[in-house]
Amino acid sequence: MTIKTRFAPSPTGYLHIGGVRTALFSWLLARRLGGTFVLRIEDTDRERSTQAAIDAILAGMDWLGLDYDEGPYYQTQRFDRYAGVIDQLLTEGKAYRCYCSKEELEQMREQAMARGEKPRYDGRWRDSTATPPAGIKPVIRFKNPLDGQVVIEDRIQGRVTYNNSELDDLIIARSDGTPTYNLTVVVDDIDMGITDVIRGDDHLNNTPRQVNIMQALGYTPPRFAHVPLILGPDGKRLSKRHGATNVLEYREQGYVPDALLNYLVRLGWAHGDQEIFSREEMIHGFDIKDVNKSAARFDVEKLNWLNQHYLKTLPAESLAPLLQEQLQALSIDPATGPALPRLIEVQRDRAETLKQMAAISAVFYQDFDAYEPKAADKHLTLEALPVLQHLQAALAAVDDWRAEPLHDVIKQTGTALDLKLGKIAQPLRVALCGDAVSPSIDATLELMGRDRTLARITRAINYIEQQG
RNA sequence: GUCCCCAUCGUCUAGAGGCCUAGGACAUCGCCCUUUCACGGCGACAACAGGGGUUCGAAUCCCCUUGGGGACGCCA
Repeated sequence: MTIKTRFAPSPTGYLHIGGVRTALFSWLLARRLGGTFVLRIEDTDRERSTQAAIDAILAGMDWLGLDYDEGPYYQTQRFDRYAGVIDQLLTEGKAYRCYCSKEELEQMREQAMARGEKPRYDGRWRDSTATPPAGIKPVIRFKNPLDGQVVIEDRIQGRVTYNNSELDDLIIARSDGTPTYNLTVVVDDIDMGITDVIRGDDHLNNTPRQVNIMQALGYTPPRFAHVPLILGPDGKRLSKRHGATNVLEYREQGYVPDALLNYLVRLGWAHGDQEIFSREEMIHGFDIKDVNKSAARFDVEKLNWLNQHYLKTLPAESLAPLLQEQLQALSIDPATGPALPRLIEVQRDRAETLKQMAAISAVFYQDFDAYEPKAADKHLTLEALPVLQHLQAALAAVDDWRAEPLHDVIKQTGTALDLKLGKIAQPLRVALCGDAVSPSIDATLELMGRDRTLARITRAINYIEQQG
């Protein structure tokens, strides 16, 4: 039997890091075994589902390259099917109508808590022959087995046992007739032939209920694998503050998909000492049963390290369009400065994200406002004046504006003025960039271009003369 | 509160009874390289939550405690 996995997000919020990881694991498993990966949008909660969230999920999957073989399916388009199943359950006496009001249920929960019990529905309408109260639209509940137990052989969590006595009769249809999650997943996983359900740990408690429904419907449950949740750096549940934000936010922050995926695959999973995984390596090395049982914390530092690794190793040409977006976000027109691939070659060692890379590259495209005070005080001094004047003339004479010949000019200037390289490079650097930090001086010159270089040296000379 | 799950350096993890004086990576801190900042190289710091068992032998198996997470919805 070929494997079939699915990712089934609910569009009530954005696709976040945790969702991406379960999607990744499902995708990996399907890809490794030559199976099928399905995307299903669980939008039965019409109140909270939004088109914006659906779009963000689709865009996120696309950005990360998590391609699906089937779908996206939408549960709202399958309401007839669910209604049929609910009818069937009703006629077979496996479900029943419950006329409790929300207040009544609330009271029930409070009382159970007060008794030190788990808040549960007490089944008062389960076998009731009482006349239904008029004017109340009932919900439909599933008749959960009263005794016995459900044993789940989870591929990650191992064997987990639940007593049916712990479970209550869950609602499978709301009073407006729409189906609820625990019913729709079951029907869909059956209809779509899902062999392996991979999802967040938070669903483990739903699993025995779903298994019972499946069995009531006459089907054998799929295999389950419940992936531990990702926690924030503080060990608390991932919140917006940490990383429960739209994954597309990572794109805006200058992360590349390879880095994010690589980071996520190593959260809760390892393959010996290997840290770097290409997609192919992930696909071949990954196995769901090797995933750890414990929750992992989200650590941006390691993500940053991986991101820089990919910035350093991915072809500059493929990074160029991404850097272009980042420059444009800074209102910079990439046409007004150095070619992107070359810029990337010199900057890739100095930035952890493309956003940072764009920020430190702005000087090559537009003028800086003012000199960084400390740098100017230290390097733009009377002592530096002759150096800049000499460079001004020497650089103006350079025909071949590339790092190598430019490097020679710097060296020759040092020899001519009998100064150490630092005395040449630092004033020049501040003159060009407004700051004492930049790539190596020859690369800086190259990227700056002749016109901009000469103009900025003039600006620095004027500055020194005014100060003096 | 009840049920379920989890527990190795600060963080991600290797470890499936002797290979462990517990390995790797990120972070941190040194040193080297160096025209700045980085990158890189070398090195250091740093963990089996606690207590009982089982065993010749336990990070590895069992129990308890503690700590953490999850679930308990006409959300998914």
